Amino acid sequence: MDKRRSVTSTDIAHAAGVSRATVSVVLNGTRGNIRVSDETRQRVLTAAAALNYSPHPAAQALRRQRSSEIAFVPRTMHKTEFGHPIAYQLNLHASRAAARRGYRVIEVNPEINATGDGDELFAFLLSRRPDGVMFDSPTTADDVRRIMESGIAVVQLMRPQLAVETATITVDASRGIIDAIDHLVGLGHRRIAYLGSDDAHIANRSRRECFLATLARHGIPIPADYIALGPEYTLEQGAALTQRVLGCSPPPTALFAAADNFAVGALHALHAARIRVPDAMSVVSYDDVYAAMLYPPITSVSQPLREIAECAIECITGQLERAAGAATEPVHLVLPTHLTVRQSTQLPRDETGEGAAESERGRMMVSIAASGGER
Amino acid sequence: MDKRRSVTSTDIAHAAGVSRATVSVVLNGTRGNIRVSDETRQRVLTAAAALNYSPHPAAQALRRQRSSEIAFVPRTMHKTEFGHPIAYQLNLHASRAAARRGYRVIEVNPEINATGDGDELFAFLLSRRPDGVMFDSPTTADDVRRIMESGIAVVQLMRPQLAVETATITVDASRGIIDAIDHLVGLGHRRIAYLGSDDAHIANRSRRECFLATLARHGIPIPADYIALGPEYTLEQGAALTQRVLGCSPPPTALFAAADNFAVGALHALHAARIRVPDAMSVVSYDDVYAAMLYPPITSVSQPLREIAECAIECITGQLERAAGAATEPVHLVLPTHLTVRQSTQLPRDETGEGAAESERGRMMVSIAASGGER
DNA sequence: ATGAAAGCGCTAACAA
DNA sequence: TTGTTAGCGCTTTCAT
Repeated sequence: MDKRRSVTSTDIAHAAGVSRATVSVVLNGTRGNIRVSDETRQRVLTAAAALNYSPHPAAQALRRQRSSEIAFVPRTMHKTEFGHPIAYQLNLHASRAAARRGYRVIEVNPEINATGDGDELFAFLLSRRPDGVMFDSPTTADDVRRIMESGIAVVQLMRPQLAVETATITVDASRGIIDAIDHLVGLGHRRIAYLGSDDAHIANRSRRECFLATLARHGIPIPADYIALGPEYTLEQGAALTQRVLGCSPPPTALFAAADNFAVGALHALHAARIRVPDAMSVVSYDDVYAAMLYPPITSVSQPLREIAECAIECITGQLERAAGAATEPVHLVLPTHLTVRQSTQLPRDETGEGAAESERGRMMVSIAASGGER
Repeated sequence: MDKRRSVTSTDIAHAAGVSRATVSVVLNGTRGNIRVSDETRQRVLTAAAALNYSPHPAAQALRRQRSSEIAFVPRTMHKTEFGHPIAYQLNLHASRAAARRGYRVIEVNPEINATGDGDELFAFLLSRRPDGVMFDSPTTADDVRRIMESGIAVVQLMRPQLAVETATITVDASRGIIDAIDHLVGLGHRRIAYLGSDDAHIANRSRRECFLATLARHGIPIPADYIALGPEYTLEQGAALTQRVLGCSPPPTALFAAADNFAVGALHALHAARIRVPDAMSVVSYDDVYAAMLYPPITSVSQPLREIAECAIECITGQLERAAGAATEPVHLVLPTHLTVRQSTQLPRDETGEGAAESERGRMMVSIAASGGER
């Protein structure tokens, strides 16, 4: 191990026969960057390249009074031990977009860095001195608010805490869900159950409402017990809800799982009940993260995670650039979803009394009015 | 946004009525830390707590000439878009262990930070000035060597590049595999196929050799075409290899997948072929990352990822602490695996001519000698 | 077009 | 036991 001193801007200055100030100007392209003769610039650049120079990030951060780091706070995961695909994707694309603008993304995982509660996440976040923070579906408004009040640029992704006035980037589930239902109905399905979350967040409600409204548009009433809601998007929950709707009479011919975790659970329950997908049951999911990996590969509503991440970085860096300027109205961006058809959807096997069967049953219906929240 | 100046050690010094040096000594507990009167210490501590002080990481790093950051370089993933469970787990536990010792783990993902090739990963790594680097199964010896030669503490995990003399933390697959085979054989299986990697890395070879040696110990010969090897641990590969062994006559009654990705693929192929697990085919996997999530939950060999990560951090920080000391022999730690039995294994359905059937067939056998690499 | 100088927040010698 | 001092490597006025 030879712990050789890393090359500094002084080394470059010597090699190029200029001052450190000039090196800095050349390398950072100070405004107009027509402050240095082409010849000097070249000398500096070649020296830097020759010596493999890279500026010391701590020194830069200290002097500039900004870290050039953007903290990414992933959603907290429900008992998964293999990370969260959505968090991974967001981080991936955010990191790339950030790098293009000279920033780095550091992941600050509440489950790693704030195993306790209360201030812990906030304190840890502050201690890292990020220039900005991207929250993916924060569980509490408190941390978000305090970060913002500390003068750090903030954006909330996916399921924002709307009580805090930050920039948000969210998704409009409707396009994908409408296409999914149209697809199912087009195939001939009339009995479609919904496996969803009973969490009150608008992101959950809107999925459900879009589901119901679309079926209503097709003139298809949905019995109340076709709407199965549970507290957490876990595999076990998904399996339990599936079993529940399987008990309906008549049972559904298709399942809409409002999250991929639920689709995984649904597949478990369906397997256990020896119900083949898609032959005896069509399955559609929302998320499209595990969907392609399951068997059969699941038709799913995809979210534009890459665009979300890229917009988030643009949003943060934008806030940083016009930092001095007056507090502009925070941006609220909404991105569309789309349907990816795979092999989990097919004509319903049971064609008997398709339309009539439901309407003669006496159970309560969730009508279009109810789905719109009117009654 | 009120960009208030964050509190500095000067603020604490003022508040406690001491010098900044004293604040530093109190907070960093310089050796023996009996350099400061209890009373002063208390004043400093309370002031720091009251003002919510946390030291500026960049200033600390600059002054100390070390970043207190350990870079984690995850394995490169094969076409997965949802991250890698093993990488996630290693990062998780490493981060926690590092935090306990005052270090932070930063993930430096080759697929994010080095989309090009050649020096890119190395340069990026250096530019971050980590005190140490943990490589998980590095694909090339070059980066590892150069990092080590730059005087940065290094440890390689899981599948090290043995051409470079670094500390390594690896796994002994044998305990888990032996138990897996014993379990299968105990259930009555005699025809067990192996789905593995043809990569020459010792980690792959040793799994295969252990598999063969254990069967040999049971006196069970394995036809050569029961050993199906492919280049990459992907779902598709796993499905393809499964189809291949399904074509053997007689077909196997059990499958050993040398990686969870292969098990996922195997399940796809088995589903497609309408072969039920475990009724018509038992499946065991190596990795235990997705295993519990699949259907049915797969009996699997687990690796002690948490211990690996914790040992890795201890190894790195150990190197850092005795940095001045002579280059001690790098440590090579080997941790054991164990079997987790789930629901994918059962008595073989087909009991007919179990023992006799194989031996009367004329095909080439992979004997114990061959498995030892002797013939 | 370039250089000199100051200082970001912190810590480690050395003095006192 | 405590304070003084001198930078770590960099960027940014301000002179020249």
